[in-house]
Amino acid sequence: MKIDPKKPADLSAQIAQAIRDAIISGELIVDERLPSEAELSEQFQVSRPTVREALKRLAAQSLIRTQRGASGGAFVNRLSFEGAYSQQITTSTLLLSMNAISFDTACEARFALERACAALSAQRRTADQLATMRAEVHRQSQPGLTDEAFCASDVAFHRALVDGAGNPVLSYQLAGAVEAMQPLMNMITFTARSREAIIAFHNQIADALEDRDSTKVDTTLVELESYTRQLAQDVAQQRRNPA
Amino acid sequence: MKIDPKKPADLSAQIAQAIRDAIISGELIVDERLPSEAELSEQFQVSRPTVREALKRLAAQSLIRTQRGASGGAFVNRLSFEGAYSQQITTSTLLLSMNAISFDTACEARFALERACAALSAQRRTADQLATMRAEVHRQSQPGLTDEAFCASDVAFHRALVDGAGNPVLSYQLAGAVEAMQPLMNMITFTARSREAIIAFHNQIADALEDRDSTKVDTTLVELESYTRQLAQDVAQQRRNPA
DNA sequence: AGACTTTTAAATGTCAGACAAATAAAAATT
DNA sequence: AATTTTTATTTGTCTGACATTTAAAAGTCT
Repeated sequence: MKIDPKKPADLSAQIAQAIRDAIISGELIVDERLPSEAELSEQFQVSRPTVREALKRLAAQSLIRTQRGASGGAFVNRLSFEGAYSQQITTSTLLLSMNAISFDTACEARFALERACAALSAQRRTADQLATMRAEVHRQSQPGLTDEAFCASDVAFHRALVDGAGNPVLSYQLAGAVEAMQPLMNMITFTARSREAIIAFHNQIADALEDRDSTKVDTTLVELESYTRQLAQDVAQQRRNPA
Repeated sequence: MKIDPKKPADLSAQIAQAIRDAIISGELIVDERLPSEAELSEQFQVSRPTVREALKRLAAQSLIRTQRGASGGAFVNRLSFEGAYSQQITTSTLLLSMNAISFDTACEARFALERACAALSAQRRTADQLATMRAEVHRQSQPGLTDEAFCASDVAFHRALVDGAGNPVLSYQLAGAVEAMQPLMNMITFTARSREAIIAFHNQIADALEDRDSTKVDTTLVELESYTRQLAQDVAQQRRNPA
């Protein structure tokens, strides 16, 4: 773990990279305690604030966590799927909000990924996951639900569908796509009729999953996708021409 | 943009979140210059090192970039797909290396995503993308290629396939899955016969894409997946019992 | 002796002030 | 008018200090 003393700028970035490399290479293992800030500053021959900036960079990537007090310090994080989820979601949200990805593009990607999961989910979904989906559909049909709550339940439904594939990598990948779309989805005002239609699709999907009928799940998802895109288009049209 | 002065700990994290929210909400737009560190420290009523730690957190997520000198400062970054790629790859690599994801799980996820793209790619692939794929196949068939170079070409081939879908969100999602697997793939020693088999699959895929035959692409990808998993299993077996 | 309380030391979190280095704009010079 | 020099601004880094948290060690009481 060395840094180049010739480049006086970006010392904290160099130190962060050195520690990052040590973690990736396995030199520092999970839950291992890093040297204290004072020791690190001596080791790298820099001041403590510089070391701290480097550690903050790593903490932002949730590569390390810090703990105060005696026997505290910086510890190598086990990068959990949960931790990776939130990063993935933040990045995806930013990409969608800053790079002006069209709703259609995001929607297409989301359903393409979801259909990929659905085939596996039809084979492997547990009774528990199916029950979760049924429960979410039931919640969606309750009157007096706000649009936000409806959207949140929608996300939970699709998440259960994806989790049914039993592949954490897929779940992780899709979490970004699905949740990043939620702010955009929240802009849609769900009429009673559109809610009814979506619930019908959800019921069809749940039924097909219960029968382990992957073809039926796939076709229903295709229909749901085109319906969702139609809803978004209507919203866009109303914006342009609010009659 | 406010922070809660009641919680004295994690001030830098709070400030980072406040600025992050301002960026996500659009309050700070791309390429806009943030107030100087001195101004921020006054605005948030904290010291400059604390502000700096917050800014380093954001820089680690490439949400901002900093520039020294007069009229320098911190600027809101346009989060490009390129920037997001590398983050996605780093995270995926860490997940695979630290969380002991099995090769099978990663492989399944990768091909599930890739098949999702392939359907779109069959419709939309450009002549250019097809040519790239053909060129990579040609490279793969050249003798004297190292295993690493063969793997790299394999990645390039599949990347062209995914890019053919014309959906940057999908390309971004898959970049992580495909590239994070490369270290694992590099552990496989490709015999002349296995290379031949893989090249045959690639040729079939390219042919099917040329004919815009999505069904054929799909079935070939399924075959390639099972072949890849078989190769990995053989490697694992040889490890256990190096006869 | 054992359980509880107090002290202490170590570590991070924060602050203040200072200087170095880079950089662009303004001023001076040719 | 073009070039060079100066200057002001801003980030990068350093030094030293104090506050806060926390676990372990020391002490105290039953």
